[in-house]
Amino acid sequence: MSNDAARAKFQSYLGTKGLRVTNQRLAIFEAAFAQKEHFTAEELLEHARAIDDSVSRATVYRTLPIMIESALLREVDIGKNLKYYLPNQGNNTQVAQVICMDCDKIFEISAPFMEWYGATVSSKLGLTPATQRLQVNAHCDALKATGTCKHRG
Amino acid sequence: MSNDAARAKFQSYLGTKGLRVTNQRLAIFEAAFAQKEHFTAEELLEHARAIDDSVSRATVYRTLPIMIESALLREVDIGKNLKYYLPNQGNNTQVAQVICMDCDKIFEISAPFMEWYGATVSSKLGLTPATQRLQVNAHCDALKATGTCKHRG
DNA sequence: CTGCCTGCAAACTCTTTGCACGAAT
DNA sequence: ATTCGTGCAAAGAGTTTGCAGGCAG
Repeated sequence: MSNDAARAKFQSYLGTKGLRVTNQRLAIFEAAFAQKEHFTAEELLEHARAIDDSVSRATVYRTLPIMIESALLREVDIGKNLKYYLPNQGNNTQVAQVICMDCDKIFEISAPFMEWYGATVSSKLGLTPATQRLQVNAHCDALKATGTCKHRG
Repeated sequence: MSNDAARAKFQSYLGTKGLRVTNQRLAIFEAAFAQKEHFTAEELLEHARAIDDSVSRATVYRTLPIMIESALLREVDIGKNLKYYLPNQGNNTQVAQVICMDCDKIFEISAPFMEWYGATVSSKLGLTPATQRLQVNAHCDALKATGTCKHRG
């Protein structure tokens, strides 16, 4: 999905929900979709303020759930008391994260079998799966060998 | 592992690390191993205080990492800004969680394939897996049908 | 105009930490 | 006696919220 298409979807979503298209919300959208890596709420605030310096932290936190509900953004919780976000480029919701614990880089890996697994296990418990998360925390081989984590940067 | 064996392991671990066996640490241990379900730090404090009312919140938070390092306790992060803990009855570290979003009950499911998956994916990235998490968030079928979530309690 | 949206700052939740006292070895 | 452990309360991090004023529709 191009950024233009994503922006159109965002505005359309706001309209559908009776929410207003404000400069702050647009700035937050633009800042989010300019990112190529995972980002935090604080980083998003910083980038959004570069576009519109009237954006406040509160509005970032109030806008993030809207963008997640509309499937424009994906929330990635890697168990660090700090949430990461990522523009949802494709429609691949079945994604696992491999996290380099040495440089904190997060790799997104397609893991389609997760859906099957979740459905199988849940049905035995009388449950219907909603969302799934698979996360692998790993150490960098290169760091141990050469002292440099090649994933960094 | 019986509670007696676990207690022995705890005391042994403390000794090995040059840590002291205090009444507070023992009370926290007993409180943890009396639980049959997942519990939070706050719940652990409450139960530990029922055994030894001198136990403080700080000591609970300082003792939890010790019990986790010694593999007596397992930390379960289900992405709620609140960590859950569980006595580690067996040695099965490859466990997935299925969470009923209606009643917040957590089911622990063995998922041995996770280890294979983590190793396969990580090696392609030049990484060595350390820990893995698989989590399925699900809704209760019975709740939708009858208005009662049968997993509760 | 109307009412949703905003920034600000304070509140909130969970967890960690500095300090002086207290207890285990 | 030492040294580690402890409770208390304050600090800390990330996020949420009440309020009075502002702007989209």
